[in-house]
Amino acid sequence: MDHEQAADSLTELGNTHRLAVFRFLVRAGHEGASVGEIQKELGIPASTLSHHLARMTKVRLIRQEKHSRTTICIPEFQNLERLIDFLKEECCAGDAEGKDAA
Amino acid sequence: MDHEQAADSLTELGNTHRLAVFRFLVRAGHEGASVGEIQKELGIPASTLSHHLARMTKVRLIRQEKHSRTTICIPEFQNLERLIDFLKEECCAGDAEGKDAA
DNA sequence: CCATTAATTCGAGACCTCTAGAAATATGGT
DNA sequence: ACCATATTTCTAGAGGTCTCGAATTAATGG
Repeated sequence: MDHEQAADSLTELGNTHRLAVFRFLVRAGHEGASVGEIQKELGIPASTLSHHLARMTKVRLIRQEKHSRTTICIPEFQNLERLIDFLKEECCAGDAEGKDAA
Repeated sequence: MDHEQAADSLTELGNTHRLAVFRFLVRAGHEGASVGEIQKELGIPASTLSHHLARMTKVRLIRQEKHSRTTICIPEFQNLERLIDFLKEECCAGDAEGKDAA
């Protein structure tokens, strides 16, 4: 994961609603959850929710699969792991020297 | 780290300039770097940089120590680790069941 | 067909962010 | 006191985000 991609993903997770949606989807696991289920759980108006889901899909934090009328949202676990690795590898480089200083 | 704090930190890291600043500071380690050094390295206008640094300080991604004329910026490694732990613990909960499905 | 359900797109208002030059502040040196 | 250095605060414009009701699209069932 490069700098730009990481920044984009971080931006999307940096919104309370989207973070809540993402956490709910992660709890839902690889089966994901439908837009309606997310809405029922989190109480976000449909159009607002759709907007947030579209943004998260664009940066591949989630993917959306359409099954007839319902849209299933599934977290892209690999990309979350890549993001975490980016934060660990790129951002914790200088921490080794002083880990005992806490 | 709670939901709100995590979202706030993620928002701040989700800006290219701020992410670049943060990565530079992490590379600088526990000694940190002065505002001037960051500016020289990244070529961001002083007022813009000051704005970004203030935001990062507010959410405690970094802290600022003033030594006479120069302001030293130091990453808050612990809070970065808390953020990474949040992402791992709160967001990867559902991933265990399907790690072999990739 | 028509109604219902599921979700997206449109449109508009309110608010926030980003940017950066100019002015201000603070400190140290001479 | 004066000047250079280091950084922040002020200000304003441009553009982006968030929100959500209304309208729209799409699919299913009767």
